[in-house]
Amino acid sequence: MPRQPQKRRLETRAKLLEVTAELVASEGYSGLKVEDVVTGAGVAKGTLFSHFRDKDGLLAVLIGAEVMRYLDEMEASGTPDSREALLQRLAPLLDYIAGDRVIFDLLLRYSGSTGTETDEVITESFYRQIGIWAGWIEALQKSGDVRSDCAPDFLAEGIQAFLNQVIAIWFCMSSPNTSTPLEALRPFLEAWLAPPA
Amino acid sequence: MPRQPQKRRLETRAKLLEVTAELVASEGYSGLKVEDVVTGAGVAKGTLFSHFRDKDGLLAVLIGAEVMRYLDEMEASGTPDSREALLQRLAPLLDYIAGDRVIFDLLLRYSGSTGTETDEVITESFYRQIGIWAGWIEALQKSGDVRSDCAPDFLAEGIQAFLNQVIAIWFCMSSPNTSTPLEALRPFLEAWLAPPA
DNA sequence: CAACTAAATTGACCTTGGTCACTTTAATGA
DNA sequence: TCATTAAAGTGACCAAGGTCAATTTAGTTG
Repeated sequence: MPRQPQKRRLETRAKLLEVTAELVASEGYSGLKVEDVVTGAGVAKGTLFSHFRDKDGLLAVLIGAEVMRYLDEMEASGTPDSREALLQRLAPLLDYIAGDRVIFDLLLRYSGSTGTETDEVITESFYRQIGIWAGWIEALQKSGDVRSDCAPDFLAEGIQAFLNQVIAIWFCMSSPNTSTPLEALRPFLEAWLAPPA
Repeated sequence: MPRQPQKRRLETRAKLLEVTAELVASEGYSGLKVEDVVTGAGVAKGTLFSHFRDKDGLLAVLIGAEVMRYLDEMEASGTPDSREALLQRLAPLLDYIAGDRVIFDLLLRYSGSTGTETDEVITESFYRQIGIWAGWIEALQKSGDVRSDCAPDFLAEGIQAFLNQVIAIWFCMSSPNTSTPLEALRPFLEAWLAPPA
C-alpha cells in the first residue's frame, strides 16, 4: 500500500511547475524545452518524467490552472442577460486559447477525457466550463432569449464545438486576418441559440 | 528559373508514397517510422524530407487522397432526401476519421488551411467537403427539411464543427463506449439543421 | 541506533524526426 | 564529345523528448 508523498516530492513538483511557468512566460509555450526546465529546477530529467507523464502532462497542469482562472472570472461576472452578452463573456477565454496553438492542441486532446489521471485539472475544467455555460443557457431559456427545445447541457456542448471550430480556422489563416475568432463565433452562436422566429 | 522535375524525382516520390501506404496498411499510422519508409524505398532520409516538409506532410498526401475517395463516394451517392439520410452519408468518412487519432489530428491541423503548399490535396478536400454538404443542404432547404434562415455554406461549416466535436469526445472515451460517433452526431445535426417547429 | 524498505532521484542512454554540406546524376550547349 | 550547371540524392550529425537500472534519501521497525 502506497504511502503519502513525501514533503521533498511536493517541493520538487512545485519547483518544476514554477520554473515551467517562468519559462513559458518569457519564451512562450512553443519554445519550452524539458532540458531547460530540469536545469532551472536543479533536478535530473528523469525526475520530471516521474512527476508528469510527458511534456504535455506538465503543460496540462499549467494550462488547466489558467483555464480555471478564466472560469472563475466567468462565474464572478454573473449570468449574462442576452445572447450577445453571453458571447462577450467567452471573449477572454477565446483569446487565451487562440493565442497559442500549443494551448489549443493540448486542450483538444485532454478536454472531455474521462480523467484517468487523478490530478488532471484540465479534465475538471472541461466539465466545469460546460456546467457554467449550461447554467447561463438555462437562465436565458427562461427569459426567452435562447431556444428551449434542447437541454442546456446539450446547447453548451454545441458552443464548445463552435468555439473549437472558429479557433481551428483562425490558426489556419496564418496571416493577420480580417476578423477575430470572436466575430467568427457570433453568427454560429446566433444560429445555434436563437429561439425559432 | 526552375526546370521541370525530372522523371527520377517523380519515381522517387511515388515510391516513397507507395512504401508509406504499405507500412500504414500493415502497422497503422501510429507506428509509422520515417526510418522504415526510407529503408523500404531504398533512399536516404534526406531525400524524404526534400519531397515532403515533414512526416505529417507525407501523411497528409495519403490521408488527403483517402478523404478524396470518401468524397467521391459521397457525390456518387447523390443528394440525400432527408436529414437522417444526410447523416447516414457522413458515416463512412466519420468512421475513417474516428478510426485513428493521427488522422483526426492531422485533418484538424491542415483543414481550412489557406493552402500555402500547392500540392496539399488535403486542403482542397476540405473545401470540396464543405461544398458537397452545402449542395445537399441547399436541396433540403428547398424541400423544407432544413432551416432556410442560414446560408448552406454556413450550415455546412457547422456540420464540420459538430463532426470534429463528436470525434474529439470519442477519442477521449478510451474504453469501447456505448454509442458510436454517428449516434453522437445525430442530435447535433437535428438541432442544427431542423427548421423551426 | 542500525538494519531494512520503499520513495525519490539520477543521468547515461535510446529513439526518432529533422538538417545540411557535400556527392552523384542528368540535362544543356559550345 | 566533353565541360558546365542545376537537380536529385546522400548520410553523418543534431535536437529534444522519453526510459530505466542503479543510487541516494527518508521513514519505519526491532
